[in-house]
Amino acid sequence: MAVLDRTEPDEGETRSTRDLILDEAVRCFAERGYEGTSLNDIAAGVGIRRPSLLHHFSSKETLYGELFERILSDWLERVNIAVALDATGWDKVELVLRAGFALFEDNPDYVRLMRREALDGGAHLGIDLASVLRPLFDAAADYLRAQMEAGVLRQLDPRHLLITGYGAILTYFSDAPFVNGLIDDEALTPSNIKEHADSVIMFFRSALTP
Amino acid sequence: MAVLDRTEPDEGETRSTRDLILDEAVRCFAERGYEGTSLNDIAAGVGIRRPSLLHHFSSKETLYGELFERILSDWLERVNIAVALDATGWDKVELVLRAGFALFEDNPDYVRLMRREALDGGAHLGIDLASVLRPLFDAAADYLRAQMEAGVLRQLDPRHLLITGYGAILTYFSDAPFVNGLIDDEALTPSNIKEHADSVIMFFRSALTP
DNA sequence: AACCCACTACCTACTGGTAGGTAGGCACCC
DNA sequence: GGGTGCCTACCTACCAGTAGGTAGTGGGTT
Repeated sequence: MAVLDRTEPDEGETRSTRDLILDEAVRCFAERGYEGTSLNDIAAGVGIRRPSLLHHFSSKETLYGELFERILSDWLERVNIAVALDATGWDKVELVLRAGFALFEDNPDYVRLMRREALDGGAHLGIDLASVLRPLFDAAADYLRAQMEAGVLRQLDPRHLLITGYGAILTYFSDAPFVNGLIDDEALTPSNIKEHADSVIMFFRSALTP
Repeated sequence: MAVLDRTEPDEGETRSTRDLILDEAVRCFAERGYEGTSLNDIAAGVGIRRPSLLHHFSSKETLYGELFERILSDWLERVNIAVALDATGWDKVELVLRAGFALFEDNPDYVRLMRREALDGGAHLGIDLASVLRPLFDAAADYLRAQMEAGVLRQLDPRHLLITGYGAILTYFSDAPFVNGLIDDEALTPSNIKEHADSVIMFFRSALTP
């Protein structure tokens, strides 16, 4: 909400056209990618014409950038909350994993968007995605390393482990259409998500607890 | 080579223009996606004009479809070789994992292409990607389940486990540009790939062996 | 001759973006 | 109260550029 207190006062009335545009843009970009989405698509989804959309965002790139900033701060905020929770050893790992699953479950579009950006190497983005996530990544690696050295977790390379975990969790959401075909069921129903989350967490626990 | 013996005799002389187009198309589609790649880009990469390209492939969609078929048969062929190898229990799992890493290392473009297709849910493809991979997926799940019931591997849901593995391995290659930024190094050098493969395999072994 | 292959020239559809205009709301001031 | 002026939010019409695709030409080989 108060994330984009940057340009306008942004009085918290009902959902503004600007926000509606951002919402629709997230859907479209997640569904068809940056190149696959035209400003006409987004405008039509909101119920306005393209020039009206460009009245709110000066260019396609601007819109995309702002949308991405909004997503990233949501993201970081929620992860930081999970990280700050008071727990140690495996419990903390599980908490963060579950927070990740909850975050992705609430915003599956975010995941696909993120994945597309990772695939493209941030071509459409001014900012470098990895550099934003880097502090989080390093902190997590440090935590794991410390716990491993203390004998609480099994000794594995923490950095590679994190990348593996990142891939394992994200993929289920980003490739949901594909997973649907593999399991002959809707991947993103709450019960299936829970089942997969439990499975992944069990898997990580088996691997990580000595 | 003899994979696309479908339309033309495809005499096995030097690399034909047709093959050069397919090669370049793989690079482009992997790099910038279907929508992000123009036929002009591909033609320019080969050193011809767009209409000349369209002389070999009647449409962009045809080109993409044929390219994908070629990749898929390569893929399936190599996986089947690995699957047919004589091994049991964890050894077989490790063999298949290593075969997967080798396959992806040889063709990083394939991975990104596959990932994009999974993201888009096969929108640009006539065929359904999941249905092609489904038999493989089911066979692998059956194998794992049998080994688990025999007590050779630890009891985990084989289907979720496979999806996790699929995500864990693919991601390192598909999101390589992003991974570069996280580890401050080139993700796809042979030594880094080997390091990651060893890490993933160690991780899986920790989780799967009782 | 016939065929193959690549070319130039062209088409239509659509892209992101701009120009210019209009309807309505709100503050100010005589 | 009723103008006046300025604002936001939207519109239609248009721009140049580029997309995928087609038609027709012409040089090499065989």
